[in-house]
Amino acid sequence: MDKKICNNSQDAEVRKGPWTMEEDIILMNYIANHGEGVWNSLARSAGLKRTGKSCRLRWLNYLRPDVRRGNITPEEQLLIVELHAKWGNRWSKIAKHLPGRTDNEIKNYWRTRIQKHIKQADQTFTGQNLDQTHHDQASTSYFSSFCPPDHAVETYSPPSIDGHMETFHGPFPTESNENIWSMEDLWSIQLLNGD
DNA sequence: AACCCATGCAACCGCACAAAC
DNA sequence: TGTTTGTGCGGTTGCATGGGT
Repeated sequence: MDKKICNNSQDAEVRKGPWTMEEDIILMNYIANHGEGVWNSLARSAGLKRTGKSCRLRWLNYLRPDVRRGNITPEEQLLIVELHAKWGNRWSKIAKHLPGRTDNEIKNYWRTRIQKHIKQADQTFTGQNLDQTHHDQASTSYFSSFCPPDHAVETYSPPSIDGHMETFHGPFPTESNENIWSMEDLWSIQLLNGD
């Protein structure tokens, strides 16, 4: 995906792809000094060759100091399942109820972990494929049947579906908090540079 | 050791909506 | 009132990585 630099003259200076440490620091410094918002002009003023949308996304999903990354707790997982059953794919709405979690993280978590197992469970229980609507409905019944809201989290023992239920095996998946450099490092640098 | 495959996640894209002009 | 611009959201893509063979 090396589309960092576009070729046409108008977008020649627009960077795409993964953010570098330098870009992160520039963005953090700028927001620390000027605040967030008005992302297009922010990107220009900060000297970042990124779109406003890209800056906003990077800030909200990664650089914000209050963002929590990795290690979705069992409590959070149950909440996600409950709220998804209630609201569907309203990720930003769901994220508002999980402090420090972003809609993108929750969406990824749902799609890569939970939805996969729902699909497997559906096929195991029904022996046929279901469309997305049915998956969403199935998610409610599937989880509610094994995981009633008042069920104590520490006793939660979901079913093992053909040996692939690692998502629900305690302890829950431990994800790395690393991402090339730690946020603590970034903020330390930012604080040192900030003026 | 090398290759292949599945998985997780960061980031982009397209669309919708609201505010400003 | 129509157009432009900025923002937010959900869906999708593609790379990096780890595990299996």
